[in-house]
Amino acid sequence: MLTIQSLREEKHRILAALDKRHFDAREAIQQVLEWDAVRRKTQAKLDDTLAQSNVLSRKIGGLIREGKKEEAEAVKAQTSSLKAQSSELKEQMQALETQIHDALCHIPNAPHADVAAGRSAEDNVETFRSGDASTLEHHKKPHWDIAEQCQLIDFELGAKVTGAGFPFYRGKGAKLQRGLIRFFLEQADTAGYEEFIPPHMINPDSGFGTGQLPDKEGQMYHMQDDELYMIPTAEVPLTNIYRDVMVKEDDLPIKLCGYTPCFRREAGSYGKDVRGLNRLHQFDKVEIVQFAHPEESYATLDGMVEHVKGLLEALELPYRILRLCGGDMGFTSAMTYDFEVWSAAQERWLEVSSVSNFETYQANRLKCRYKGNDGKTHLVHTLNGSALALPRIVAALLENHQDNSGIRIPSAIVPHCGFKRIDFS
RNA sequence: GGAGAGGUGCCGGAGUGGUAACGGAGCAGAUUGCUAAUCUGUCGGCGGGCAACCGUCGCCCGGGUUCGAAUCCCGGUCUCUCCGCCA
Repeated sequence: MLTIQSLREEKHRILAALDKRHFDAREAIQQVLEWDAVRRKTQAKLDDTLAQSNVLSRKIGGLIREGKKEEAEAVKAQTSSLKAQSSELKEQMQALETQIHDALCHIPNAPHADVAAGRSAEDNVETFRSGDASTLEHHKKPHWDIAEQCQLIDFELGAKVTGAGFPFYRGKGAKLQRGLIRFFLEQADTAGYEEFIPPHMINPDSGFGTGQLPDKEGQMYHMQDDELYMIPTAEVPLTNIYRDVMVKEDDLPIKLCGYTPCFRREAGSYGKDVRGLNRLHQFDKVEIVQFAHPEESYATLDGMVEHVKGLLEALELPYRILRLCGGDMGFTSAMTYDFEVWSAAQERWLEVSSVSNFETYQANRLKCRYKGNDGKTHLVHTLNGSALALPRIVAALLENHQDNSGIRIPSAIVPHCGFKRIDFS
């Protein structure tokens, strides 16, 4: 969430930035600032009351030690009004803090100055394109047909055992999956990201830390008996490693990566969006995460974009990069680049990666800070990106790299999956 | 799942109702002068102040009792030991 301090100091910049999302926060921010002013006055009163009562308590302690019981009782009588006053002030403080917190949780992050205003995906800005997406070869089969024909992925078996959106990968389909994960992890390793295997379930504090709670509660699978959520992305456990941590300024940037399955309920999706591998309830992804110095975080974001570009080049897929407009960005992001690969058979772009800088929005929730050279503590900037999400990559590989007799595996992947082709049987 | 013990600062570790001993590490400053020693300081949140600084809260978390809670009470959580179950 946004910091109160930033609302106090640069309200107008933030309001203008939020306008790019078509989010009018004027009323909410004004309200928060008013509550904050009351809160500060209330605290001054409360502190003063507690100070008085501390003085009296010490006096009582001293008198009792000296054996002056009657005098001590007399002082005790003086404390009752202070006690009533302080408990009332405490209640007011708590109520104000809750109100402020709830209000802040409902204000999205302020987009960076370079983010375009816009309402939907149509206003996104294409910043890069590679490969030929214009040559449409209509003989090409969609990936779901190939997956079935070559026995790579069994959607029906998954539906039987679990439900729609939980496919089985089998044979070369499973090996391709494993090979891609390996390739992505090794590329991340080479780029200096430390590998983690995180838990696949998280508690509510972690869900709040990265912003899935309370806004996106309905998108996560929830174990009610144990109050745990299945992770929708490795971003959640990886970023929460540094929840409530004071890092050393010299240790920045901190670079983490990890492979996990991701679980998403995807409530409300339907039709061609969910055909084949386009949208699943469980899918595999390698995630990269960085904790960066505020002055470096946009250079860091560029570096992460370059990293993902390298992966897509190695996969020899046509792709483009979009800088999302205000209206299409996630709630917590200040700037997001989406990567999309071209699906030759479906003749449309498929999102395979989203790389974002959250600036201090997550760090404020996480309380992840460092002590600067100025001796003060500052929030770090957090960033993350998919590098990469598997299903749509597999879809694009099957559709783009097919010839008359089968699928050619890009040479970068061959050593990791162990075969060069998948032949049509 | 059952029983017991425990959680104090960066680390070790005292503290059974009077407002966090002591020892060590790192860092900073001062001082001595040289394989270093000594002294002082050292954390976080919130609020006030130009600032030095002041107030308040923080002894796993959340409540409660009390003039006053690390200490007593209730709930939770995590760790350890034993038993049970188990890949």
